[in-house]
Amino acid sequence: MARARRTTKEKLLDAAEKLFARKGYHGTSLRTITRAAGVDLALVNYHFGGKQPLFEAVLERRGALLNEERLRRLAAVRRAAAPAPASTEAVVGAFFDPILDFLEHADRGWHSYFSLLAEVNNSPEWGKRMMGKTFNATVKQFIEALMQSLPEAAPQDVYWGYNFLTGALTLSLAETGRLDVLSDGLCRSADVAALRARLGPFVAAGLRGLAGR
Amino acid sequence: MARARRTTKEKLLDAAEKLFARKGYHGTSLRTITRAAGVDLALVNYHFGGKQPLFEAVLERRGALLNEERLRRLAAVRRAAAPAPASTEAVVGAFFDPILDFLEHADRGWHSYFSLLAEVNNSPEWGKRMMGKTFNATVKQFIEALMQSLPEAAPQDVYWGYNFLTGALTLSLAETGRLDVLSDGLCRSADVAALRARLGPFVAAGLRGLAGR
DNA sequence: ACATATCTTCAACGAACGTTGAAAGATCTG
DNA sequence: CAGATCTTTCAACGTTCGTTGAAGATATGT
Repeated sequence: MARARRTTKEKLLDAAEKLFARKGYHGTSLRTITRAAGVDLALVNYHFGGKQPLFEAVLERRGALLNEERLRRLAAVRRAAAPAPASTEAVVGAFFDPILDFLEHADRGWHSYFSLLAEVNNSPEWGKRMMGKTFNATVKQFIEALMQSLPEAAPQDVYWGYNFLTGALTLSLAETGRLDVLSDGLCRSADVAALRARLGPFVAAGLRGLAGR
Repeated sequence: MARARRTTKEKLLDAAEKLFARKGYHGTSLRTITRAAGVDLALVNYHFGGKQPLFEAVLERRGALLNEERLRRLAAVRRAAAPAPASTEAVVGAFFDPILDFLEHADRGWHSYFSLLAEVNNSPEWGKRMMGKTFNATVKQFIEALMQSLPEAAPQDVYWGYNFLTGALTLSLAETGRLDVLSDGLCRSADVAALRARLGPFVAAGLRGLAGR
């Protein structure tokens, strides 16, 4: 309870985030959201102007924080390696670590947010427009850093590599519980430490394999 | 026009497949589907018993074909390598190639199907139950083959590796068009040959990197 | 050709949807 | 404290939703 009291806007964003993550945009009604938030139905339209603007506000809220943190870390690893380009491992670390840190140390809302992001990223309806609006500028800088770290790789290989990288990431964030079932409980989707130990090595090795293909 | 005439069931499955892929389960109404299929609204309940059974039938139809083809190829690469275990590259090839071949040589319906699969796989609502029902038995055989191809890897590494692998695959199948935007048209999401040339090397290298971590 | 089973049409049901406007309340400003 | 502005409540709007049952058409088997 750090904050004095949540505003109506925040209550709506929190409830919407959780429910959109669970059932998607069309599977969640404004009445379900406002009931969970404990506010009146009409307040969605007053504060956000409609259902879709609320959805976009949910994506934008933590997206901005994530972009900030990612760029901060990218600058740090570049500074540490200068004048040489940052290594592939360091760049993918700067891309993944903010997410993993938020999941491990910050409020539960990030879990819902990333789960929602996973679904949005894989959806033809939202994937291009919504992900692009929030993340393209940042992502392009990471792709550029990846190219510099892999000078022998063709640009197409890096673009495709980024596609694989973000696919591997988002499925891991989706919290489908599938991994738990497949491994008969040996692995747990929610085990952030286990994910952290493996995602970076997998992706870095994959990118190098692609570059030296 | 190979078939004499599509039955009502097939018309419904085809239309539902395309529309579910575009807007998801909740974003698609039965009226939209039946209008696209050119059949009466009530026929969904007559032939399938409701909206959800129709959705499951869509996933099941091509899923069964995909499982068959995957297992056929897995058996082939195992036979070719016997008595040694099949290589990691050969196993991931047996997993990916049926999809890539269907996309390149078979009817357009596979595009919609895989796009839908990408969304389902990343959704908390469907990811565990629906994917598991159709694919778990087959997937477990591939994971076992991967373990045999990487005897130095811990089982947890292979489970997580499979998770990354299928994440990279499904995002590539989602047809969000995001890759096209990010690369300013240099790469095209729909370019199956470009995907085929890169997905296998990326994933095999990633798995090896994970095993030797 | 007739009886039977299968398939299709049509009209309608109650429920839930996103959105709206007017009135009531709360908070801020001078 | 009074007036203006921001916020919340309430009731209702027109639409669309999934599902249903009875009637009609078509196909099947003898």
